[in-house]
Formats: sequence, structure tokens, C-alpha cells
Amino acid sequence: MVTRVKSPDKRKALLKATLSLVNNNGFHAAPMSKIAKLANVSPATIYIYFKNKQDLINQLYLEVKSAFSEHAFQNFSEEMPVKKGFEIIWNNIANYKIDQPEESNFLSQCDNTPMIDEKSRQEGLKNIEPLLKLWERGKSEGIIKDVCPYILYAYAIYPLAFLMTAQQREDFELKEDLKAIAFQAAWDSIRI
Amino acid sequence: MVTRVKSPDKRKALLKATLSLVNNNGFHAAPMSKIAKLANVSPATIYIYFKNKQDLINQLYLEVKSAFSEHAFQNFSEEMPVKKGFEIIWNNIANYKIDQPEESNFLSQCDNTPMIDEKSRQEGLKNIEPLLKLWERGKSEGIIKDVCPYILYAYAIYPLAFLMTAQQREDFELKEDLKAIAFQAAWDSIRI
Amino acid sequence: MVTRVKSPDKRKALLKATLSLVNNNGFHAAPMSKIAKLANVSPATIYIYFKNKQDLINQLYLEVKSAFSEHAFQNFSEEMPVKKGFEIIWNNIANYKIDQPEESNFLSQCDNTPMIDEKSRQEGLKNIEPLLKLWERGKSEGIIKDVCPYILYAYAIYPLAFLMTAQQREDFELKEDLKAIAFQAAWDSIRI
Amino acid sequence: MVTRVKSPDKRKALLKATLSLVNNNGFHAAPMSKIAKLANVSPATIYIYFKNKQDLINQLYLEVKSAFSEHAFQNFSEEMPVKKGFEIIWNNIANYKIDQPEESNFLSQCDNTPMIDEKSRQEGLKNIEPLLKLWERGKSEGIIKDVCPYILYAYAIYPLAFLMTAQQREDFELKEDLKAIAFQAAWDSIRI
DNA sequence: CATGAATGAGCTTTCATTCAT
DNA sequence: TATGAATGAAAGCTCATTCAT
Repeated sequence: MVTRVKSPDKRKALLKATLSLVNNNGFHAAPMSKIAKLANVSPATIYIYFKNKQDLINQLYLEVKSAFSEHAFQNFSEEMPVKKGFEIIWNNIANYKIDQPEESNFLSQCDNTPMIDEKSRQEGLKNIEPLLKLWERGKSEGIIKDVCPYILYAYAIYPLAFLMTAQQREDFELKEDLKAIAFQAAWDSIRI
Repeated sequence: MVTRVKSPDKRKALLKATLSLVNNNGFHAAPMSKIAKLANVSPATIYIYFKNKQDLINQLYLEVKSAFSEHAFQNFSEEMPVKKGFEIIWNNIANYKIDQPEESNFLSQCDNTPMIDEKSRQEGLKNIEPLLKLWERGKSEGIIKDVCPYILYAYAIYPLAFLMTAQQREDFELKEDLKAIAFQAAWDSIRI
Repeated sequence: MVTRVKSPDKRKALLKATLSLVNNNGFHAAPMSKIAKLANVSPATIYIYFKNKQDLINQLYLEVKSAFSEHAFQNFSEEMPVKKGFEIIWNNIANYKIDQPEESNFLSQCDNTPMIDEKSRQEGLKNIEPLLKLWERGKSEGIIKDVCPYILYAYAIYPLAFLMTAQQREDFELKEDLKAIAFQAAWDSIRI
Repeated sequence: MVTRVKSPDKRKALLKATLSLVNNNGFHAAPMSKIAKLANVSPATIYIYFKNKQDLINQLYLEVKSAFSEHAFQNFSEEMPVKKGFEIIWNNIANYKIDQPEESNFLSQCDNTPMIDEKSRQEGLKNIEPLLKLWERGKSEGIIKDVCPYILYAYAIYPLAFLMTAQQREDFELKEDLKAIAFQAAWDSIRI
């Protein structure tokens, strides 16, 4: 039984098209027909790869989030000193946001609107586990403030989302010197 | 002869209905018909008060943003010492986010998606002028780090949006002690 | 508050269009767009009068069935002798089927396919109550066979559906003489 | 070299799947994809055995009709006395409807909707020739009423379709005693 | 022969907006 | 002003059928 197989390329193209349209126009202005056209497939083809529009968005979210996380923890190892580890992760994230503004922006939309299933959002949260672990270790070593991870994340990581958005929209650029300043602010806000 | 006028109540009801629907379902699931129903008016009536859906959203954004700002700067005066002034503003904002989660959440959606006109967004930005001025003064007094306002905002104010979202979604509550910690982190990140 | 009101004409036109299309093409070839076109309204207008396609079909069924029944029992009164009463009803039904072939054919389709909701079908059955009552009386008077109404109906009334279908499709016409013969057969099959 | 041939099993499976789906959901809710799934083949395979959906339905109709007829005339011979012959045929048909409700119901749908090609319907009609012949003989022997076959069929055979439908849908069962009564009614309606 | 992917056409339904009163 | 009816356009999705292997 020889058959054509589902092409990973088409799936990729669809996810990419969705990312681009949602980014530029918002979920409500990213109709399946446009997504199909941008991906160079028939509208009906979308439904071979995804159950429906929500599923398409959910899968895109999980995929982007997971790529983001992979990037976030590269060159990081659990054996590193806490500050060194945090510095690596923080820079990975900052660079990702600078280099992949489309993906970053999409994640921001997902995290601030009800467009993603609660289930998928929960799934996506798992990706930052290693960072939480690092902070735990930092706390036990007396290096990191003994506060809940929400606060740590809010001050150490979340500001990067704002800077990325600003960079995309306003005349602002997170150059090396600013990045250093931003890192310092991040570290100052969580270290003891 | 009776001169009927546009009823401010209806306008308010429409804005409130829109806020609620966009918050809970997202822009893409907030049709005019539902907005009308929730506001107890006819769909056609919406077009007496607003030019179209985009205009409705834009006006809602500006209105909420302006109410937010009014709140943000209450009890604040330009004569105050920088730290005192910042403390007041920061607490105003924190309390607003805690007390008005619907409005806060809506602003988050607007700020992270393309649902608002660029023009309206620019308009909305003007509201934080006094804070920027305060920071300028702080810089000249050598109290505040000499960095662009994007970075100051990212670390001093923006984290509150994350904490508010977390509070609404996760089992997290920004109680008084955490608020104190959060303020400290905010202040640490911008002060020299 | 002055407003245009739902026009009974449009509703009627939609029901009529549906009847005609389903009759000639079957449910599966009666798309909403064609129904709308035939009724001279926009497709969207259908949804003002009916919840969805199923509702449209259900309502049509109930309306046709009820018109049929009204016709079936005209000039009939419960005081009549059983045979006289049955003769009137039978002839009413026969004439209806001859004069309203569209409606009759539609009811046949509904009764022999799963296109109608079970609930609506049950509702439609209520319309023949008076005939069942008449038969009950006939049984107690020793005139009608003491068998369940299904059998009485199968032999006394149901054959007319076949004759109507034949008349519409084949070169057959239920003229007065044949009608008399058919009535005789009907009566013979249920009388003692 | 192996010569693969069309598998009769697959064809059968497809016809069976179609029968089942049309019966339970109606023609309009029996998509080729579901038929394929139920028959455990690929949608594309259907088109090896049938030209298109209409052809599939037509062939199914003819096949079921012909199986029905075969059943209807078993143990019947043209030499039999008219009443005896009719009794055998009638009972064959009654038993078939009781034992094969799926097939019977399907034939009912076909006979009362436009889902079958006119040509196939005509083709299917040929199957009852022996019954018509028997009635002709009955007429010439002065046993059967001298009326057109439509009327004879309407009263002698067609009621069984109603009883079968009732049995499937309502709390009614055509047991032996009722069958005898039904036969009597059938015979009464056509004999002189 | 047999397949799962692929598709254009078309389905039902919803939408933002306008009409007529 | 205010309305519910009305609508063309377009949404998400499914379908019968074909393609490429």
C-alpha cells in the first residue's frame, strides 16, 4: 500500500501562515481562507492537519512555546552557579525576543487574550520548569529572594515582553548596552 | 415638543457590555449582536453612539485608559519627592489592577494585540505623561537610573500586569506583604 | 417604538420554497441558498424566522401536517354514524392527496425518512386523534374490527399514499370510479 | 504475475455500509467518507467499484430490491391456485419485512424520495412482474377484482410497509395473530 | 487494485451594518 | 432617538471526487 503521506512542509506552512496573520491582524482577522492562501493550500487541506481553527491555534501556541523554551535553556546546565545560569537563560530569552519578534509577539497575544484553550495554556507553562527549579535552588542557597515564582517571573522575565513590543512598535532598540542595563535590573529585582 | 438626546446611560451600557464580552471571549467572539443584547438595546442603536465596531473598541480603550490614569495619579502632586511620588503612583496602579481586574485585563488585551487603532494607542499613551515627567525629575536629581523610559516602565510598572493576570487565572493573590515586596522590586529596578 | 415586524409573508414564502425544493430534489439537494433565492430573500433572513435548517424542516412538517388534518376532518362531526364519519374523512384525505400532491408527497418523505426530529413526528401524530376515536367507537359498536389502530390505518388510509405517489409518477389517475373502488377496499378491510 | 481483481467483499461491505448509514441518518447525512470508514476502505476505493455516489445508491437499490423479490417469490410457482399463490407471496413479503427491517426501511426511503434515478426505479419495478401476472390470472378466473394493479398493490402489499415502519418505530409488533388478520384484510381488499 | 492526501465547490450559519418605520 | 427586520459578504467547515504513489 503506497500512498502519499502527510507533508510536514504543509503543516509547517500552515502554522507559519497562521502566525503571520494573527500577528499582523489579530485572531479575529485571520480567516481560514487567508491562512490557506498564504500557505498555498486549499482551505479544505487545513482540516487534514488540524481539527478546527481552535486546534490550529492551540498547536501553533504549543509549538512556538516549546521552540521558545528550547532556545531559552540552550547552553544552560543545572550544575551551573545560580547567577551564571540565570544570566544564560535571561540572555537566551532576550535574544530570542529580539531575533524572533514574530514568535514573541504571538506568544504575548496568546498569554493576554482568551484565544488559547486553558488546557493548552497549562501545557505551555510546563516549559519553564527548569527556570523555576533554578530559582528554588537559588532560594535555598540564600541568593534569590524567598518569594513566589510569580513575582520572580514578573520582574525578571516579563519586562522583556514589554521591551520587545516597544521595539517592534516604537522607535526603541534593545542594543547591547541597554540589554546589560535591563539584565542588571532583572537581577537586582530577584537577588537578595 | 420633546427633544430626545443621546442617553449617556446607553452609551455606558454598551461600553460595559463590550468590555465584559471582549474580556471573557476575546474580540473575535464579541459580536455586535451580543453586545447589543447584553446592553439591552437594539444592534442598530449601537450605530447611533459609535461609528462602527472599531470605533466602539477604540472609544472603550480610551475611556478605560483614561479612567485608569485618573486613578493612577490621584493624591499625587508634582511637588512631591520623587520616591514618595512614585510610591503613590505605583500603589494606585497596583490597587487599580487588583480592584478593577476586568478593566486591567482589557487594557492588557489591547496593548498586546492589534485590536486597537494605532492612532488610539498613541492617544492612550499620553495618559502616563506625569509619570514620565516624574522619572525625568528623578534622573536630574540623581535618584533614578539614567535610562530610557521604556526600560523604567518595563521594570517598574509592567510586571504588575503579569501579577494581575496571574491573580485572575492562577491560585495567586497579591496580598499586602507581597505588594510590599513587589514595590521594593520595582523601586530597586529603577533607582540608582 | 415603531419597527418593521416579522412579515408572515416571508415566513410563508420560505416554507413554500422549502416544500417545493425538498419535494423535487430531496432534503439533501435543498440548500439554504436555493431556498432563500426561491423565496426571494437573503440567506441570512431565513435565520430570523427559523433557528436552523432542521427547525425549518420541522416547522414545515408540523404546519403541513396540521393543514392536512384540518382538511381531513372538515364536515366531520363526532355525532355521525361510524361508517358515514369514516366515509367523510376518507374522502377528505383522498381529495387532499389528489388536490395537494406537493404537500402529500412531502409528508410521505417525512414519514419514510429520518429527516424529521422524532419529537416533531410525535407531535404530528396527534393530529389524527379524531379518526382513532371514531374507530374506537366503531369497535364498541361492533362495526369495526377489533384490531389495533396501526392495522386499521395501514389498510384504510395508508394505501392512499401509494395511489397518490403512483398518480404523480406513473400514468395513473384516481378518478371518481377508482376512488369508489378504493373506498370500498378501504372499508372492507376494516369493517367487520 | 498476480492479477488482482475487484474484491466482491469490498463491494458488499460498501453496499452494507451505505445501507446502514442511509437508514439511520438519511441520504443527506451519509457522506462518502463515513461510508468508506464503516466499510473499512479508503474513500478513493469506492470509485473503483462505483462511478459516483448516485451510482452507489442506485446499485444498492437494485440489489436490495432484487434480493427482496427473490425472497418474495420463493416457494411460489405459476401453477399454483391464485389464492394459494398470493398467500405464499404475501407471507414471503411480510416475513421479509419483519426479518430484514434495514433493507425494508431502505426501500421505503427510496420509494418515497427522489434519491433514486428514475431509470433505476423503473428497473426495480420489473421485479414484481410475477405478482402482476398472478393477479391477471386471478382476474380472468373471476377471483380478483377487475381493477388496475396500482389499486391492488396499494391495498394488498403496500400496507405492510406501514406496519414494518410502525414496528420499527413504535411499540407495535406484527405477531402471528396480527399477521393473520393483516393477511385477511389484504385478501379481502382484492378478492371479489 | 488500493490508498490517504488533496482539493474546489459549496454547505450552513454568522457577522457588521443598513433599512424602514 | 430607537428599533427589529433585513441583508450581502464572508466565516468555518464538509463534501464528493481526484491525484499521486
